[in-house]
Amino acid sequence: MRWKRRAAARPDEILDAALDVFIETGFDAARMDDIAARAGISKAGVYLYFDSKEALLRALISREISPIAAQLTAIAEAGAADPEATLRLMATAAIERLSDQRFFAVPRLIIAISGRFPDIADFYRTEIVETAMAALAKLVTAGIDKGAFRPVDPVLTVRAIIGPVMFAALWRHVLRGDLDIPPAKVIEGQVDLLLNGLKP
Amino acid sequence: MRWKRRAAARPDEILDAALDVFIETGFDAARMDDIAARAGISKAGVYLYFDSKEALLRALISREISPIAAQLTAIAEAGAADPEATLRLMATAAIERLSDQRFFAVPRLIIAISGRFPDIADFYRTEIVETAMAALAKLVTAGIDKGAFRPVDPVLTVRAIIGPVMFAALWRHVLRGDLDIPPAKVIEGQVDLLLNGLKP
Amino acid sequence: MRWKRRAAARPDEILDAALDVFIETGFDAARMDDIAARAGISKAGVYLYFDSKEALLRALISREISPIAAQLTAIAEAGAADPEATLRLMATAAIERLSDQRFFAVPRLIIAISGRFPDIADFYRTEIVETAMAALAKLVTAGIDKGAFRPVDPVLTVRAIIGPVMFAALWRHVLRGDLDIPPAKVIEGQVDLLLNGLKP
Amino acid sequence: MRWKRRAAARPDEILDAALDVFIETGFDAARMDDIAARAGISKAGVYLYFDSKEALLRALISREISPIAAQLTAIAEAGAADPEATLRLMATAAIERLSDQRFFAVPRLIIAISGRFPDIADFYRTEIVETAMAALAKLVTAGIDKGAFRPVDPVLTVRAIIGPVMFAALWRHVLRGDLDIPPAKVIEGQVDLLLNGLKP
DNA sequence: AATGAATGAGGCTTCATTCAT
DNA sequence: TATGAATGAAGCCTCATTCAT
Repeated sequence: MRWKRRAAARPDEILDAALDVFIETGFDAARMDDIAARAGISKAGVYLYFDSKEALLRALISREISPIAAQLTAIAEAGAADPEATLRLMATAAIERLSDQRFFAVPRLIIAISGRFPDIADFYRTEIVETAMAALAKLVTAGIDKGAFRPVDPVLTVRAIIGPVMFAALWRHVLRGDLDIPPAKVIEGQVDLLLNGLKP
Repeated sequence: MRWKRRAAARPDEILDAALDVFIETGFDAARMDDIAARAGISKAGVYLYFDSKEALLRALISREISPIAAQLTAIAEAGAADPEATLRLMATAAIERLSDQRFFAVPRLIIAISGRFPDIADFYRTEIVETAMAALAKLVTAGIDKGAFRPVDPVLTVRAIIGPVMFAALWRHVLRGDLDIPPAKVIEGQVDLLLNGLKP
Repeated sequence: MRWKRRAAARPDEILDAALDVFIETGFDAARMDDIAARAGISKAGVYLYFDSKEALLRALISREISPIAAQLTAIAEAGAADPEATLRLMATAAIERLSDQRFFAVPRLIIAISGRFPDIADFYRTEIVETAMAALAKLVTAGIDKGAFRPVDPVLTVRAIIGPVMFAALWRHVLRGDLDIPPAKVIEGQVDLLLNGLKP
Repeated sequence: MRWKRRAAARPDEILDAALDVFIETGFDAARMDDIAARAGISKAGVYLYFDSKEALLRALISREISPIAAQLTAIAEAGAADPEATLRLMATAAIERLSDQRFFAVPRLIIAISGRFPDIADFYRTEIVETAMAALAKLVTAGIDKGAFRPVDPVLTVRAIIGPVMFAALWRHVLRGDLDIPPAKVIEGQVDLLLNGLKP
């Protein structure tokens, strides 16, 4: 019966392996051979669980994405009472998470393949990005209503939050820039700017 | 002797073609056949000017990059007298430019292939990103010295500027999001937030 | 103990399934998966009864063939007294039978694979075709002896009988030709021609 | 310039090779490797001229077929004056031709693959078989009109002619039967039976 | 007897690159 | 300079067959 359990775990093991290989080489240059080897099974074995390399990509993105949207909305709603603190909390969480290569892999894949698989990009936008943005926008609106924030445009404000977070991840994982600034300091500085602005 | 002129223009025509094809399919999925066809020459013809597909990629990135760094530094220096106006000007220019797919192609390529060609990513970071950031940081520092800005961390401030600009490009070209917000308004809102912050 | 009986029937069920699949796709393109599925068992189950796909082919041909030779000889011998009627009877039976796709499948398989399995072709020729031809030839000879037929070459006469029968099957199953001529009429016309010839 | 001529001949060389390999192994078991090797080029070279193995099959059948239909009709029309002699002539030609394995290959391929490529079978029926049958039927009708033949059913008569010819080819190439009867005698006997019938 | 899981071997097809002209 | 022709080296995927339970 041991293999029963193994078999049940296989798809996830394969997706883990695929994630690793995709991170290293990107989708196109990834070889099914390597994914199989990394998963510890034969190449044909992969096809027992996934129809094609593209199917693997789609399944992977789905899996990585699915828990996120709900979490984001939950946090945003839970924190409506104290928008400022919640904003700081979410930015912290996002930067921490995205500093993990495996977490940043999906957005990066999306960027790389959106030209050829526009529907995947659409899926990601709908399921994750728009959800996240809506949650944040609600938070900003709550802050405005409470008088904690100026009456700014919530959508643009959300971009002002997400943008630097995204940049931090790109800087680290894509541009391999020095990491001399500790994350905590990055967040502190970024939030301070967001709240107080540049002007004296 | 018209062909002389044509011949001299060939490398650029080829790079133009390569850029188009890379935009559509990404580097790995791009076929030399397609690039040659788009350039209006034979596939073998491409190899008269470029040694390999990778060489094409490197040459393309070099070409697209070369004028930018100088421009950025020049603008930043020229505008040191009025940091706020210059910041607004640069953000406007960046968003406008990046709304052109052909301009955004290079950063996008970098993101996609940095895993396999780390030296290209390093090159891009050194030549463009760090240069741009340095120019902007100088501007911020000038503003602080002048008393126009609070004594913030210049590096983080630069990230707060670049991040939203980058996000705008990703949103448009990768995520194919709606473009209901006109660029001018995006810039205005973003700069306002940056200068005045969220707080009332 | 119903399963005991089922188990005993398994090989036949598998061969039935194989026959169906071979009819649809031919031997080479047939997949063991499909055969197993059609037989209602697992793929591995097929291998409990047959060593290989080729073994399946051989067993199938054997099974389909075995009763035929004896029948043919029996009919031919029983009808020696009235050669003309017996000829008509046999032609009728042959055309009827071959109008069933499952019956024609074996000759068709033989045609398709004789190049790669010459021994199967030889087996089929020896066991079926030559037997049938011998039986028919005997009938013709009997007719000649009786004065019912002209002193023709029996072997060629047999070909003149089998040929059109074979063609009728090819026309229907391979060429998918219109079936506007009812079988009875085909037989009647064919036998009339055979007996009376073209000349007035 | 030598290669110019070579290149022009390539498709035909490849089709020749494919015909050989198809004869030996059938369509499914044929390997593109073998076809390429037989044609004296690389496997990739085959794909310069044909899109796929299936395309090769279709092109081959087209090529082999195209001259035949016209020839048949021409002969039939030219011989309308003397139907009996023309019938004998055509039977002779057909049996001779089909005794060549390369000529019989196409009908044999059709038989083997008609299940999976019904449109090819339809094409063959329309272009070749129905054309041939129409030509022969016209001849028979002419004979009847002239009083040379009895008023038989022309279509069935055509089957009585084609059937034995087909059988002769099957006997030789598929069943690998002895060839003790010389073709000339086969034809003579077959035609005699057709004209004069079995009855005394 | 029966099967879900696994795989080795191999086939088709693609494509960056080279060569002969 | 320019290219049509050609190919070696892969990569994806399939499938007959075996194994562990």
